Amino acid sequence: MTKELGITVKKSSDFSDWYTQCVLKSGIVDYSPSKGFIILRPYGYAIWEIIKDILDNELKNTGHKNGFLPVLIPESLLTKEKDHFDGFMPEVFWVTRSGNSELGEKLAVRPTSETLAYSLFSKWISSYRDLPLKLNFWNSALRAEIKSTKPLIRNSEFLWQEGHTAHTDEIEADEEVKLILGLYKKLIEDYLAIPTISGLKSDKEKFVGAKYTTCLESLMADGKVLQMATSHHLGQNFSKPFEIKFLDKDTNEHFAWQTSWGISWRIIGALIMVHGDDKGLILPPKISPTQVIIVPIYKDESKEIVKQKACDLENKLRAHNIRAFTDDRDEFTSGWKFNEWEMKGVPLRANIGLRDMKENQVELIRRDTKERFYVKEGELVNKVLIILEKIQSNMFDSAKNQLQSNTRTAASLAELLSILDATGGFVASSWCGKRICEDLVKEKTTADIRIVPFDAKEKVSACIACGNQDTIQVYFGRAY
RNA sequence: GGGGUCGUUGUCUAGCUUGGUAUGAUGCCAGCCUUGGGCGCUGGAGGCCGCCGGUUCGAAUCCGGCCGACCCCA
Repeated sequence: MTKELGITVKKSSDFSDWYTQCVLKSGIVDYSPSKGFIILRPYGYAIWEIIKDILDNELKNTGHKNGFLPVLIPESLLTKEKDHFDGFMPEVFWVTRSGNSELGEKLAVRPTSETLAYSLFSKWISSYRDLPLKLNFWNSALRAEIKSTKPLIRNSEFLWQEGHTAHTDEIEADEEVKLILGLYKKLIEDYLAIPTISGLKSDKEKFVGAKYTTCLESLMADGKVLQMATSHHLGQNFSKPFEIKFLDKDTNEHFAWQTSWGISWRIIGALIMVHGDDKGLILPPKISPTQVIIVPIYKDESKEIVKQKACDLENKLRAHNIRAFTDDRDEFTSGWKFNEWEMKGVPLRANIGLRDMKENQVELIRRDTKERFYVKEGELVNKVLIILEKIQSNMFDSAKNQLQSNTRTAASLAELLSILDATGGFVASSWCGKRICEDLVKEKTTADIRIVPFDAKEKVSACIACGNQDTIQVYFGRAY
């Protein structure tokens, strides 16, 4: 009955359709009239705001300041760093007219703001006293996706933050890159409950224009891997063309050392893909807009008294900073509400009816394990706090198990291919460091080097492509 | 980059082959009934049939282009 309201396919049998139904039916996103663009609806935006607040605090606590940059970048600026421009060129949107008149210079809709930000950095920085300069921008970026779009994962416009810093020396920039990656890891693991692998991108996969790129990679439930966050060391690659120079204590002029880093709303997509089940989303308590949904169950004659009790419970929970809400809508039955809140992924539900009130108790139902139990009203707050903690750690643990049991090792191309075809996931292998070998693997298996883990072992075995013995350990995977 | 499927009311859908004023469900509104797993009954409102053009006396239906969504292969 009215099945279309809920998720109609199983996560395990039709992952792609399952994901689309989840994001649409839970009220996170909707499609927009133009191809590749999506709308973030209030429920999705609420999740984004929570993520944003957490990270924003961390960034401010580590000395970063927020600003805002325009969305249009003159062509002459965007083309100033050649590798950077060549890398982004195919997906840049251009503004060429205003009204009926042609613009004198084409304007790019920002695919990322390095060039614009750094043209300003050169104005703002003149002395070592101006450094480090650590800025962050909460905005959106546009990169044309013509084929195969996926809500939140691959779209022509996405919400993100981009950080840009300038430092006096290379080592300080190294530390900044590392600091930021650590903040991202904390956000994703401790709050989103998604385990990550941290490491470096290969030269082929690194940010265009960067000296090196560090990243976090995670495993989705269908065996594909997803890049969650990146933090780049830009060296002096941008400071030279943009002339970001400062006078140091030694009275000599030096080019600044720079970093840039970002995390986008795709992590909300990851959240759904990693944790959801056949009924819909499961949100970790720390980022769920609603942590406890209270459903009063009543008949006409008990309506007032039960609703009042539900309201009391809500206030008690809220007094302890628990995001609790009462669903007291008369137009839906309690059963209907159970299904809806489960689809939306609220981690804990509290049922309260006359039956419970007589026993002075509340029924609690965990979204992650489906367990139900009764708690005495006086213990409600404490129990809820404990259970929310348990849900948070249980979700991380089961995702971690998933990651570990889907991380395998391959010694040959044939083995790599058969693992990828059978199960997907991360496949550890040895690589000699040459681009042709990386390309060969891609050609034969469609997998890339997702990450060179920080704890990579050296010379594990022969290069999977050429057989050379001088190798490092890398993780291959098929990516979104 | 190559190939394919699809678009009908808020949502899901029948009708299309063989052209003649669009079917059902759900949701919505009103009233009754109650709510512990997507309650039930009665009545009502709701349609640029994705958009533009062509063929025709007449197009949701046939033809072309475009827009959008999805899937498969490199």
